[in-house]
Amino acid sequence: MLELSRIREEKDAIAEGLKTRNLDVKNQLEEVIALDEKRRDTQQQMEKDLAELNTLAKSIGGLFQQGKVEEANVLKAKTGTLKEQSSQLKTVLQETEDAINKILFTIPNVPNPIVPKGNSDQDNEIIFENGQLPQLHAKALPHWDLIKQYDLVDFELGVKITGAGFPVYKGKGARLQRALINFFLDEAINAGYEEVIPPLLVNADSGFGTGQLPDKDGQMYHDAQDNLYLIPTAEVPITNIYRDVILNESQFPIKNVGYTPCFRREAGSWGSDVRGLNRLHQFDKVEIVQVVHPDKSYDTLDQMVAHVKNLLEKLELPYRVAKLCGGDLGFTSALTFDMEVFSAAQEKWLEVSSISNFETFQANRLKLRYKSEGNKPQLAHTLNGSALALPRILASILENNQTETGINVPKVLVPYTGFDTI
RNA sequence: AGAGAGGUGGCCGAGUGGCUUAAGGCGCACGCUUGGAAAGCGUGUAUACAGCAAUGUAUCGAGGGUUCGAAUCCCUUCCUCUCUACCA
Repeated sequence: MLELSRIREEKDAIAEGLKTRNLDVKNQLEEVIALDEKRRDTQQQMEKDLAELNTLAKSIGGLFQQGKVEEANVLKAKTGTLKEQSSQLKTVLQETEDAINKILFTIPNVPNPIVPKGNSDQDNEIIFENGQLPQLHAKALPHWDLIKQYDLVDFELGVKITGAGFPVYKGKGARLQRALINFFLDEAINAGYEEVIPPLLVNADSGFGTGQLPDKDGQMYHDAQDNLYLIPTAEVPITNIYRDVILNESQFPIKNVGYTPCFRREAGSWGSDVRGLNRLHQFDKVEIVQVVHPDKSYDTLDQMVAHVKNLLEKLELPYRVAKLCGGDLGFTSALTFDMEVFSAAQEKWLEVSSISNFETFQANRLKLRYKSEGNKPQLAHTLNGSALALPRILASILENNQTETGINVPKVLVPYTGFDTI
């Protein structure tokens, strides 16, 4: 959520910036500013009444203690209208604040100036591409055939137990999956991230804090009985560790890594590109999260991109880095880099990581601030990225490393799997 | 899940309707003192919103209510602890 003070000060710049998302928010911003003026007027009037009431109450207290009941009753009579007036103003104030928030909830983050204009992922800017695309042998198969042939993942079994999109990993498939999780965690820990194992269900406050609510309500599994949401990403519980927190500047940078399963309803997004492991309702992901000083957040973003690049290099996967255009940028993000691996048999680039700087957009909702010597608390910057999402990595490893006799396990994973071929 | 006890500042802890502007202590910061330190003494020590400022308003888990006045009384709700039940 954008800060009200920022809207007051840089209305035109914000409106200009959001054009990159193909949005025209000029009218909404004007409305917010008008409502904000009303809010301040109302607050001033209300507080004047309350101050007067407080003074009267003290006088009445004093008079009662001196036994001057008559005089006290005279003052008492004066409180009635003030009370009524102030409570009416309180209602108006509340309604005005609600109206402001209702608009603010619909306005996404302002893109960084380097974000390209564009409508869809077609317009994302490829800023880096490594290595050669692998040449597969003539009988090479897509991963959904490979996992059947080698009995690595069973979708039908998942359908029986749960439903579509909930696969069962088996044997070497399960071990490769676990190897990847441990590899990713170890790499992050070596890079200075502290590991956390967060809850997989979160309350509505947490959903609001990171911005999944209210706009992505339908994308999360919801337990109505206890009003809890299954996490769509570890970003939600990990970032919410810092909700309502005032950090000391010396605590920066905060670096957390967590492995969790992720749950997504993916309502309305089922189509031809969702075969096999490409899109699931439940999948595993290792997530890195940082909370940093505002001056450092773009350096941090670069570091996080470098970290994920390094993972892909070590796994010997062909990949590229895309800078998301305004039309593809997530609601809460100011700048996002997507990492895509090439899945050779599908001949497709698959998104395996999305690394974003949210600047103060999440911190404002989270009330996540830091304090520096002699200054008032300021909003911190939050960032996160997948490092990495598992199923598509698995898919591309299987496809890219297949030979006519089997599938080679990337060298860095062998100590984790205990086998080098499938 | 049932019964009981609780939730007060960074922490501990007093406070059952009005000199509470939340006592007292600990911690922390600064100053005095000292050869240096400790002790001692003094001063300070939350957040948000409004205001140029002085200052005002709100916040004692959260939300309502009673009252001229609520940390204190009432209702709702969340959480913690103890015991019982259940359970990995």
